[in-house]
Amino acid sequence: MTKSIRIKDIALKAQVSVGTVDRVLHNRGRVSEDALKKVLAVLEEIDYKPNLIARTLGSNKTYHLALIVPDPSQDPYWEAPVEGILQAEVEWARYGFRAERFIFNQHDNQSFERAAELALKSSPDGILIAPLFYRESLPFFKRFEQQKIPFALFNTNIHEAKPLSFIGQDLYKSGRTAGELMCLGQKDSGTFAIVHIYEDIQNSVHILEKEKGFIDYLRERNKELKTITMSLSDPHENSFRDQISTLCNTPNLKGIFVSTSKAYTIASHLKEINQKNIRLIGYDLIPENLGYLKSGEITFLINQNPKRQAFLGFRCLANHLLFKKEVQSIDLLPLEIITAENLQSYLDSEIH
Amino acid sequence: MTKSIRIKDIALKAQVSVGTVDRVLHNRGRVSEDALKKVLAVLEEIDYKPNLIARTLGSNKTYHLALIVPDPSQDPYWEAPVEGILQAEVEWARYGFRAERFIFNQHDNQSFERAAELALKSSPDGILIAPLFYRESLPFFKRFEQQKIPFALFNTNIHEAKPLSFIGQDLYKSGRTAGELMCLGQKDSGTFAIVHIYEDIQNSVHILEKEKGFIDYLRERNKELKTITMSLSDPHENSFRDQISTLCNTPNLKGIFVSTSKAYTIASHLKEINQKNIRLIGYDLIPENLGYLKSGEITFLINQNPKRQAFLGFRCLANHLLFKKEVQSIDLLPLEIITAENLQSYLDSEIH
DNA sequence: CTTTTTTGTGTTTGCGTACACATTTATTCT
DNA sequence: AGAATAAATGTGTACGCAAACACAAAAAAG
Repeated sequence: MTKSIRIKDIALKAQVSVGTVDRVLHNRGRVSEDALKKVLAVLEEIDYKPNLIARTLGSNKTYHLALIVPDPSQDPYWEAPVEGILQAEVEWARYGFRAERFIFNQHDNQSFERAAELALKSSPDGILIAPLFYRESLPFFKRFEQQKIPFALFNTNIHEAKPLSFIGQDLYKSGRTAGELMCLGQKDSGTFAIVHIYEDIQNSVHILEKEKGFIDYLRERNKELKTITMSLSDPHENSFRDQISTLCNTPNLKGIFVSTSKAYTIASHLKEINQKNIRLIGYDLIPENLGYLKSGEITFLINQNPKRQAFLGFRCLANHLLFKKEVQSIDLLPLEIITAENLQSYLDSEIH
Repeated sequence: MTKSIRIKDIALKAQVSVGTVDRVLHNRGRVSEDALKKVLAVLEEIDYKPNLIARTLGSNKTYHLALIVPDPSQDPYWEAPVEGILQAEVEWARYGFRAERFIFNQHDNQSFERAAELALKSSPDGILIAPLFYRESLPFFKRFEQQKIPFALFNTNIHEAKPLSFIGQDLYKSGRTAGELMCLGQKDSGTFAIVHIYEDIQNSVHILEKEKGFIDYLRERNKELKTITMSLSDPHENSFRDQISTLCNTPNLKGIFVSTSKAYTIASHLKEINQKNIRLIGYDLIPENLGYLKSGEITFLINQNPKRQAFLGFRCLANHLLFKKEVQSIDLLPLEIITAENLQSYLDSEIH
């Protein structure tokens, strides 16, 4: 076996000390032009790969990451990212990583700002954020950049931000996939509904992307389309139920697409009226949805895998900080199709 | 942060040298009864947790893994595991891991034995194996155990083997999922075919599990079922085509399930006769299948993710050897449903 | 009573990082 | 010129563990 090249070897070859080589490698300055040239020349000709074990041992540093996410107790969807972070923490604890969570109310942009402010104040080495509020997050990205804190986005992409990485899904394609699943085996032309269950206007861009994909696919197949908007935050529960009732009585209605994790609100009504011929497609493996998937009211769920998103976000930051590894700037996760039969295999399988 | 206890601290407390503590910790002997007592007393009272980073640094070892897989040039399915291993090798090279591949002919059990023999002869630190041949692999598992070489299985599980871990899928559930996808939107009762494209009898256990799941699901739905067996290795191409022709002319045939990666052989015929109303479900994202998935002859592919299987197998062995980490003895990957629309998202996404 | 073998023990080396500290140059001011 | 200051480098060490090595002392053999 060929012995790997050590800093010592480089120092010997360049006729400088290991300290100087170290300073060159990390751009710490305090190196004369002459020495710099010599070291760079040696680095050019040999392929130096630092011993990462020794590196982490030597640096003996603890890295502190900040996680900015919505409150899981308000929306179960956000439990998963926190789980993902916990799992990542276990894995990275040996390298001195720990994460602090900054929770915000997903319906309150000021709460978001407070959380981000606190996160910044903790002066973390890296930030993982779900930037649900477009307008409010932009100034923070600038401040992250100014303070040279690397940050990664997940769940929601914001193109103006220049993050280390975005981890999420291609929403347009996700909508197309939903369209495909909706059309499958639907021989006669029928009507398909898109249900908007708004909880917040801010989410609209996010949601419209999915719907565009869905609509495009159905148009290509010449299907009839109907859209309906509902407000879950509306306190008049009765009006909500009435709207669903009206929707379900639409003549020749073949399917309903819910582009959020709220499919269970429709499913519960379908179960009540024992309507099995309307295909319902929604998002995310939240507990509320799972029962209806198993019993058949929901036919497909598309899994956005928020647990993995957060896990990979953590990993991306850790790789960047610890190994100075180049990370891909955009990481689109697969569009996972979940049915009653393959659900368990997804619930059982760990993040690896 | 509380400082963790080092070997040095133990040595100081027991009034011996670090070398002695090390010998006690590793039962290397050469320690006087007196010194042993003192060290054990200290170890009793404190909770010593070795620093894993420093451990791997100190041991300064190179690990050699052996990969025993079928020849990818014979069956494209086996290209993926090799890719997975290559990717894992890159990631683990920094910890001194390297892998050697031992290729065997998947239709020749003697070739398998030769490969396994060679792998053993290389005296690896760990073995990752796809044990396609049940009978022939059992004695090797015993020998692995005797020589105390940890080994992991992937793709095919053999319950009698006591491996470090098995990485694969639940085949029965995979069959059920195929059944579910087959029935979806098929209103009127029809006939469904299972096509056996045998290449080898040995695979039958593997394949029968899937088919059992498929049949069970269809029985629950009261569907008609028809089975047909074909031999691809049969040189009489005409007879093969004739059989498919006969199959496709079955009255009221609604779907075909191919429980191997050979769905493309059926798809090509469906394309020829321009038959779009038979739903074809197969396995694996091999290049031969992808074209037909995109153009619609194949409706669903279930991805066994062999690349990830091998990747995780490598990772499992490495974690075990390097970090002495407890690994789960069985790791069932999710049953991934692939369609024309979500295919690209799977092809694009890396193993993480 | 000497020589060889066994056994116990301490020391060193392997790694990269990040300091404190020492030493050498180069530049500026008096 | 000579001293004072600054910048550039070099030296040394701690971090943490394992394993090889050196060397003593004790036990066994001759």
